[in-house]
Amino acid sequence: MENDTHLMIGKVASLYDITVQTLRHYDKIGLFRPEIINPETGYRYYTVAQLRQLEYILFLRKLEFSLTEIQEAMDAFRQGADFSALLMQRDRELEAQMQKLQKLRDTIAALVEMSDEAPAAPGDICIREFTPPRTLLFQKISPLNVADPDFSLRLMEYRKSLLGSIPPIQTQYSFGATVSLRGFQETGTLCYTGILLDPGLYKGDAPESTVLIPAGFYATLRFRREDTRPEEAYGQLSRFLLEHRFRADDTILECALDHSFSSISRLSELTELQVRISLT
Amino acid sequence: MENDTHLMIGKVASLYDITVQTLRHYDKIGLFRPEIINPETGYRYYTVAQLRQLEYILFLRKLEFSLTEIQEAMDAFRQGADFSALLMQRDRELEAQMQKLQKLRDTIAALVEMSDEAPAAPGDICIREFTPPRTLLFQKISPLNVADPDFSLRLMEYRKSLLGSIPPIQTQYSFGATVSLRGFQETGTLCYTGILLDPGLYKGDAPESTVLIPAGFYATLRFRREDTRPEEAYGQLSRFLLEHRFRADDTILECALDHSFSSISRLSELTELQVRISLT
DNA sequence: TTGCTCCTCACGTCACGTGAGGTGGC
DNA sequence: TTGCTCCTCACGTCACGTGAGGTGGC
Repeated sequence: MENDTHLMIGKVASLYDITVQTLRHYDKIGLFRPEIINPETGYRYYTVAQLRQLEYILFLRKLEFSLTEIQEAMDAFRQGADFSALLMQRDRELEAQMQKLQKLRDTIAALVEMSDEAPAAPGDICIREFTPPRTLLFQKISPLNVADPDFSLRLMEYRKSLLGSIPPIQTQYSFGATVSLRGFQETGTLCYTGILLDPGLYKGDAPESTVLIPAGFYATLRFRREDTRPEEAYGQLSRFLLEHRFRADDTILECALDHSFSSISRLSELTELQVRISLT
Repeated sequence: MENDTHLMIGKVASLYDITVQTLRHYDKIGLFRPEIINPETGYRYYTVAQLRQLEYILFLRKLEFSLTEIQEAMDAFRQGADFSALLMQRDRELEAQMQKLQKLRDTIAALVEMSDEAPAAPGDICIREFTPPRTLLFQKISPLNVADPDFSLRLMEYRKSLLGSIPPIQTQYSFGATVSLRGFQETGTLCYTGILLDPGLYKGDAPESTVLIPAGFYATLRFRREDTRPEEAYGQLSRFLLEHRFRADDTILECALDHSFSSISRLSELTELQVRISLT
């Protein structure tokens, strides 16, 4: 039965590097049917002439159209729809897809860079210059005491509302908070007054609620939460500033630095406190 | 039961913009289980502390890891595996994916450009200059008479073997053939002596079996297969060359120009014959 | 007869989504 | 009581892939 004009299913499959299952599937859903089916054996016979249709189908598949979309497109084309218009539409979608991938790559690059920097030893206070000014996402919150019973949950909710303003592709971020230095010195209790996304990781365009962290010299202190209670670290930084009579801003930035996976099972982030001081 | 440390499933879902079904699914497959399940009601209670795990899972999902891969990665990380190494590996894969998308876009651009050019009127012979030389995929074949009963099938098979040497992403191509001018003039029959991919569309790096088509002046003739038999077009071109006493190459290139969708139902390609002539 | 291709069910895959039908706390 | 959330099956989705069991031509 197979001859010049009538090709069996295996022949067609090998001509286009697809499987016979694919062709049977296309037949089943009515997307691409053989010209002839032997009613006794059920054998499918395709003609060379109809293969051109198959080529279009396979090409649209490479462009990741669904079979339903392809079906609709083929019908539309037979009605005279413009092939180029469809291609140009898909081109724009492919471009958007590439931008999404690029954003993911940017995020990865920032994370990898961060984990390269992270292992610096905790415990000592350093004076470091930050320049230029940093832009970061920031939101003021009603003071939140770390000793509050619903502290963690409220922090999660604030974070969620802060993240709501940035594109969902920016999943991995480094979360931080701000604390009032005077407030801590006067009460001895640790109260968050704002939340932020670490400038080291946040690469997006500025949406609302960004704030500019001024350039300048900062006293910084790193500690690990499994070794040191935050209150101790804040106390150490506070005493350092008093002893050396530094004039300091009131705002202490608390940034998470550690994104190694160790922090999954234990809450063991490497955290850095930063407060701007005046050296004059 | 829900309090600071124990969050119900809906709360967790809303914090991360996912559905409760997703969390139930992760529980079911053992990827991420609530800390506590009330044995009477079956209610799931999650702790804030364990949400960090979920964040990693959701981040890896954005990077399009499968749930099985994520499960394996989480296990590996608990054994001390390097998070950055995984990210860098994925980064390379994302880069490759972007290149694939770019190739698709290149193909689309070439197709769209082609369809913009295509509508030129068939029927008249033009003298046009082609410069610079064109590189195209070419394969010599044993002479194939268009009148042969298995002509179409053999052409498909030759094409398949020619396409085997280029990357599969290049699905849409413009297929062509070569014919010997003297052969046609002497026998009056149309015999293909080689097959080729149209230089207008083939943008890939040169694999084996490419050939350089010289720059220069070409006599060209367009015709539509539904209006004109190929033999007539070849005859017209042949007579033109004889009448005007052009010295011509022996090789006539036959290129498909039409990639509009009309050619799906009917075999109605716009075809162009090209033969290099000497104007001196 | 052997080996190859062809056929038709029917079920599996992947990461959930979608009802159906029922329960628990404010 | 109403409205909301929670629960467990069970089945659907998408584009095929994978046997199971059987047939047809060289």
